[in-house]
Parts: sequence; structure tokens; C-alpha cells
Amino acid sequence: MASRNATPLVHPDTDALVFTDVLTALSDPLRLAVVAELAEGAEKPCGSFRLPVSKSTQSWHFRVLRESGVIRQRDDGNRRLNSLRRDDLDARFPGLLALALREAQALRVPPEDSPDSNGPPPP
Amino acid sequence: MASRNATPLVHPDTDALVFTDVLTALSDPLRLAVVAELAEGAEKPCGSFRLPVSKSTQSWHFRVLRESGVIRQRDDGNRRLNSLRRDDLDARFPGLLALALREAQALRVPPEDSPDSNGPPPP
DNA sequence: CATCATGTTCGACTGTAAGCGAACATGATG
DNA sequence: CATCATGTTCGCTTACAGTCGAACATGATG
Repeated sequence: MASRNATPLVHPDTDALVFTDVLTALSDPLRLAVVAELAEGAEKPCGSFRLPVSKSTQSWHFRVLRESGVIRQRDDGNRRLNSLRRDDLDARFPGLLALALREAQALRVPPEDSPDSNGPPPP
Repeated sequence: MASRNATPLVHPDTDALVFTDVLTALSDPLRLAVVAELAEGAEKPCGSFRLPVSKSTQSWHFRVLRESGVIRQRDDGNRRLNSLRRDDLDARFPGLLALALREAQALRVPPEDSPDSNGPPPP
């Protein structure tokens, strides 16, 4: 469904990143989670994030992230691979990404109350 | 209209600041302008900002800023004085405010096209 | 080639953000 | 005390963000 005549995957130039747009993109917990996962480094297809929303909604969130310049997307056969525009973000808004990642970590399933961090999550 | 029985001016604790809420607060150009103006240091009453929206809308924006923990408000007789919670923000999200201020500066009436930055703005 | 997997797009719906004016509350001022 | 200045609150609109399911497009796979 990817590399054909449709929307040609627009990415804003590094120096065209808009601060308020990036903040808006990062102000959503779901998108912040995606960013955190991409921060691990590897390119990941959209479907690999297990987001608790429908596919169409996922598409929407990835689009917001791409169009604000937070992530890069490229088509690889069937799948659309996502990566973090870390260098661009660091160049344009130094420190912002680090901050976002730190907070995304904190947001990540606040440790229920188990004394040791073991065992599977309760059903 | 201020210090009476109404809403008692709630401010979130420093360690209770929510990242996504702060980002949302800062992602609005109008509110960003307010933050920039408060960054000059002085306490300023709401009416002194000359925002291009109605009074009720201004009240709304100040409320968003206060409840997200970006600004502090206190009543002084007739007026409600605003100040930036700089220390709290720096403690909780180091670097974020500096970044926002830098970008707010950049947003500030993008230099029309006058070769030298002189003369009053055209009517 | 038929089917499946991966994503996007479209239209509709819902909720919230942002805007306004009118009414109100209160402190300052004449 | 009457009036003015400063802000908030209360509906009420309007715009947009977020969500979904259905339909579609395309690459991969049997």
C-alpha cells in the first residue's frame, strides 16, 4: 500500500521544523510511547508497536509524527518503516528529545506496586 | 474579582507537573508569547499583555498556563499578577523553558522584510 | 493467480479546545 | 456611594483532534 502514486510521504526540512507542532506531536501519550520505542534505534514497522487503538487511528498518529518532523518514514515492500529523526531534532531543539524520552520512560506503566519488579502483569 | 470564595487559584505542586500538560500549554503561540513576556522577570497583570483575543479567552489561556504549572498567579487588589514558575520548570524539565523561550523569540513577529530593523511597524 | 498481511484513506461520530459576548464580582477611584 | 477597571464565569458556537469501521492498494506468499 505504500510506494505508489498516492501521498508521497512528505517530511519537513530540518530547518523548517515548527516548535509548536513538535510540542503538539509530543504532547500525546500514545505518540510519546512510539517515540520512546523508536529511540531504541532500530527502524520499526507501524504494526510492531501494539498500540491500543485501531489501525486507522495508528495511521493518523504516525502521520502527525511524520508531518511534524519527529519521525521519518520510508517504504520497504509491504511495510512502512519508522525511525526517529534524532539528529534533526537535536540540531533544531537541543535537549527536547532527551527530555521527552525521560518523561516517556516515567509514563511507562507506572510500577503497579509489586515489591520486586518481577512476574507477568496481572490480568 | 479575585480573592474571594470562588476558585481558590489552584497551582500544581512542582513534583506533580505533568509533561504532556506542560507541552500542551506551551504548544499554543498565544500562550508561548505570554511565557516569553513573563520571562523578563517582572510580575504582570493579565491585562498588560495586549493579546488579540477577548477578555474571556485571555482568562482561559491564563488558566491553562496556571493549571499546567507554567505560571503562578496571585491576587493583588484589583488585579491578578502572573509570574513564570521558572525554578519549578527548570527543576522538573531542565532545558525545556530555555528552549521554549528561544523559539518564542523566533516566533515574535517574523521580521517583515525591512533591510534594517528600524522604523515603526506599517499600519 | 488467489489469498493474506500491512497500511492508507474516507466518512462519520465524539469530545475537547478555543473563541465570543453577557453577566457578574470585586477593588479602586471620584 | 456611584462608577470604573480588572478579571472570572457561564452558556453557546466553531474548529479540530482522536477514534472507529469499511473500503481500498499493494507487496508477500502459497
